[in-house]
Amino acid sequence: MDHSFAEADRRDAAPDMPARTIDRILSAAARLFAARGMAGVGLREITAEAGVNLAAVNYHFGSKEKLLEALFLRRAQPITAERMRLLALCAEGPGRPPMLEQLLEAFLRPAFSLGLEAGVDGATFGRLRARLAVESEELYRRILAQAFNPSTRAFLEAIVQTLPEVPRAEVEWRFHFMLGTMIYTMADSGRIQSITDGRFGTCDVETALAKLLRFLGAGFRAATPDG
Amino acid sequence: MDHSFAEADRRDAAPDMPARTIDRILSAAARLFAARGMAGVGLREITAEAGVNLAAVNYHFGSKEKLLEALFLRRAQPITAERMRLLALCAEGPGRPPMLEQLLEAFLRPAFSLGLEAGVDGATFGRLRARLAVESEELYRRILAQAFNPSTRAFLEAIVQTLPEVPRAEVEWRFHFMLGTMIYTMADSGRIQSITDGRFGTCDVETALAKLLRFLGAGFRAATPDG
DNA sequence: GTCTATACGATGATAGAC
DNA sequence: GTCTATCATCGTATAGAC
Repeated sequence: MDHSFAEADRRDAAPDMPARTIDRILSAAARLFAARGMAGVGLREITAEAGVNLAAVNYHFGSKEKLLEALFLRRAQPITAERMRLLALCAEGPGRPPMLEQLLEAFLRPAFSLGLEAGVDGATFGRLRARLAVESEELYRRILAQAFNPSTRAFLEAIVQTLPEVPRAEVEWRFHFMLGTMIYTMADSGRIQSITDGRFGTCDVETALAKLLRFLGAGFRAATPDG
Repeated sequence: MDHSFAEADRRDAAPDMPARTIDRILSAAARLFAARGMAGVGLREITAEAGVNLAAVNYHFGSKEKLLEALFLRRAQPITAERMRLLALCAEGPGRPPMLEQLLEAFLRPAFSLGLEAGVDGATFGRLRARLAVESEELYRRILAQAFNPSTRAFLEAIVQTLPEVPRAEVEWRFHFMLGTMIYTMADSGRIQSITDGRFGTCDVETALAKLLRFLGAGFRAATPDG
């Protein structure tokens, strides 16, 4: 039930072919899950693509859902680490963007740059995350919270402090709205192409980030009726 | 393949027990899908709850996914109809909110009031919609586009016209962001409770709408660098 | 400890009798 | 239209080989 993945990061000399069974499963699963969804791909296809036996998944991870959880935690960790690193670099100063925009960028950029464009199995991590975010099952929400809540709370506190004129409850709502725009944009649901007749995609991280920062900055600073 | 549901709205005298097989399936499926997700409920459970034969679903709808599509279109239509009705009522005038806020409310309110709080099977329509929105499979995106694009485009055009100082491309991005906040908030993913230690839920439609309007209004009006 | 082969119950889908 | 019977496939579990 409680397998240890502590040594799973060790790789062999061959760079293009992970030697360990666990890594090959994770890699194949990440590619297939993100491409066709959790329900759209079977365990047999994953193990075939990974070149391992069918039973290996349940042996190493316990279940298909546990495989998803391991996969998610593995990719979420670099995002939260980079977020905290960038958060520590935020500071007021002449010639720097306003503090709020620094915080928003520090929060958003790792999710986009590490979630959307890194390698073959990172290209669709955003979609996987989005799918988890709107899932009603308790398990998925637990995975998300466990992976992201610590860094998320740190940013919420920082934003509350930079917006003293906005009540804390209001900031929390707006933070929630920000998560929606972030996740929906990362999922790149194709709606924006559909609405704009294909003129836009969200593949360009820098463009999406710039648009997001302008939109969210204004939203967070919006005046409140009771001061 | 192309079954007609034109007469499906006709009900018999008994108000608490839909007579037609199709209606009974739709009603049972809506309740179960929304409660436990598309993957979490089987065809046998749906047909048992509806009191019909297992094969009836595939006979009347073609597949489990087609059943989902029919269910979704049936609930989406009142939303788009109400949106268009409210859109026609929007007008500049003394004592009225700014045009942008009128448009946003006309777009958002039907999705929340008809999607979140109507009856037993409407309570979780938002979650079902959110799940469709972030799905990568072409089928689901087709369902969503088909259900909502016409009214969505009408609102996009209206918003573009009320914001002459914002480039059209920027408005399209911001409209996309709005869809993200709306869908994420409707899905009520539990993240806001998780972040704020349970102080908030999104069950109160009027509160959520008020917060959304303030946030989105400011976001849409945000200044752009090139005028 | 890892890995393999194989079997089990349940699922969505389908064919054909009524 | 509605039924029963049946199918391939799914996730999972386990016995046993290295």
